Amino acid sequence: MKSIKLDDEFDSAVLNIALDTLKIGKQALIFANTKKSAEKTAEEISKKAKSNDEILSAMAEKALNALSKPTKQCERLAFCLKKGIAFHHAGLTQEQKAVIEDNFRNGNVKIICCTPTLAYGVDLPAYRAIIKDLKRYTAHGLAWIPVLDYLQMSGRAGRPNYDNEGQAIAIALTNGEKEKIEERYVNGLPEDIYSKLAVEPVLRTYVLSLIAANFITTKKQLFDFFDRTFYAHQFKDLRRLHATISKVIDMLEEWEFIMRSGDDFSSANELSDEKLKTTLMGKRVAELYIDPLTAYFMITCMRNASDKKLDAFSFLQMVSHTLEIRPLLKVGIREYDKVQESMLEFSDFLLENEPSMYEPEYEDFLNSVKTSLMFNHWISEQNEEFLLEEYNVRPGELRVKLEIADWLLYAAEEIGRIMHYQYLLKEIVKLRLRLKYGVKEELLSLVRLENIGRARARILFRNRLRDIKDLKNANLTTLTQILGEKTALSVKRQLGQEQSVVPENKRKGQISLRDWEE
DNA sequence: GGACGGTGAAACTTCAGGTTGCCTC
DNA sequence: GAAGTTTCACCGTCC
Repeated sequence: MKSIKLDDEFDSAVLNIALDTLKIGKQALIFANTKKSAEKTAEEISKKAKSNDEILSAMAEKALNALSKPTKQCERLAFCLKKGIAFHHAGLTQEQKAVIEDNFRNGNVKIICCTPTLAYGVDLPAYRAIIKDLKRYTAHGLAWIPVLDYLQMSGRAGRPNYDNEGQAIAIALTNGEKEKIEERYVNGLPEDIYSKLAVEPVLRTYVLSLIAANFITTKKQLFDFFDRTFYAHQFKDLRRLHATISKVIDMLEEWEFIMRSGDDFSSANELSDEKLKTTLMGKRVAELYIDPLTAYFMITCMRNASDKKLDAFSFLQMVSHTLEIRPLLKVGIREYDKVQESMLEFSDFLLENEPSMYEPEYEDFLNSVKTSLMFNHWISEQNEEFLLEEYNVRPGELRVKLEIADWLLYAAEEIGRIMHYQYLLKEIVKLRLRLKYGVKEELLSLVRLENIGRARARILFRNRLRDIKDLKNANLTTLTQILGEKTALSVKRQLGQEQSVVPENKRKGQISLRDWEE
């Protein structure tokens, strides 16, 4: 360890080190343990940082306009970027993350305050890696982070082709903490890596796909296969492993994803050579690569659908109550009553049998309701800022959730097809489109066009252009007034109404959209 | 005397992230 | 466990 001389200008160590990094013209990554903390740290450094030039302004502008309407998060990021500072976490959009990463690599951005995201995956070395928090909130309260995580973060210090050295700096609040950090992290050994294979959801998925691929046809082969895995090597408790596998096979059979053939007389023999085969449904579930439990849950929901009222919410709640879509939005104490009320309002549309208030699953169930309410607001055309305020869901997180929901709905579609539930398929297809664009049903035909997203489609609709037919009948001048020339031409082209003559674009006293609406 | 506004202390909340799944409506 | 947020009591000012 080496000591660095700093100007102790402010009482925050992180701030001092950050400003020193700027002063010596180097770059730093600052790791915080929450998104909020990453943002705040970046903001505070930005307030003290001096630089501000055109390249930075252009970059800030790009980050600000990553969405059709900037959220508070976008504004905050833009403010930081103007000073060559950034924050980075899963709540940012893909474009924003790319802007930050690219500009850090080329040196425009000097400091990134981030959550542990940047320690994994993204390759962004810096002269300094500053670890602000070595404790993180877990189920058992605040706990020291694993040594492996510390190594990942400090490993970002030093850029192989640019610097001869790098500095990894951990922040201690007290002297006692300093000793603890030195002992635990600087001189400590990383934890062993444990196999997660024997976790039931993983095992369920693997067992089914091994059988589906005809890679394995008997229970004995299945045992042999898993006996050779890292998990078996590590835990050596083969009996427990076999018991879990047997349980998984039983479940898969009960759910009708696999069948045992010729086992009428062999039940006494545990390690019998009875053949395992997937059913048609089981094979498709394996291909879809979803947890068989999720598949079974969706099958049950769809069976229930015949005597329920159907709404987009029905399917939204169905996908919101799966393992794949976790983590769910948490219902806070303050909103408990509100969510419960909404749940009652939608309860006729719920496909699953709702648990009673006194069962332990109830909390999870309410969380799934909150998650589906968020989706429901999205397809009711609420914007990102609203979702951020109302649900604390940031744009980046929204995108991830939407993508998973789409995949699950696709799976539901496929399962429904096998079950011959044609009437459900139509609804699911529609919902997938609505989720993708974040629109009400009435905009679906408009949004199919290239360059027409939720915002423009809504504007067209308000101007009484409600479907393809309306658009075909509309003249180009009208369309240009609403959409601008480029988009209007593109729309006409897509409708097969190629415009050979570029219209005169000099209309005086052009009507604003608002006037047009009256 | 009461309405209003500002202030600060106390009480209360909340807290990282991610790979691979499909198909193209 | 700590930072951030909300609530609430308290006080001064103004009408």
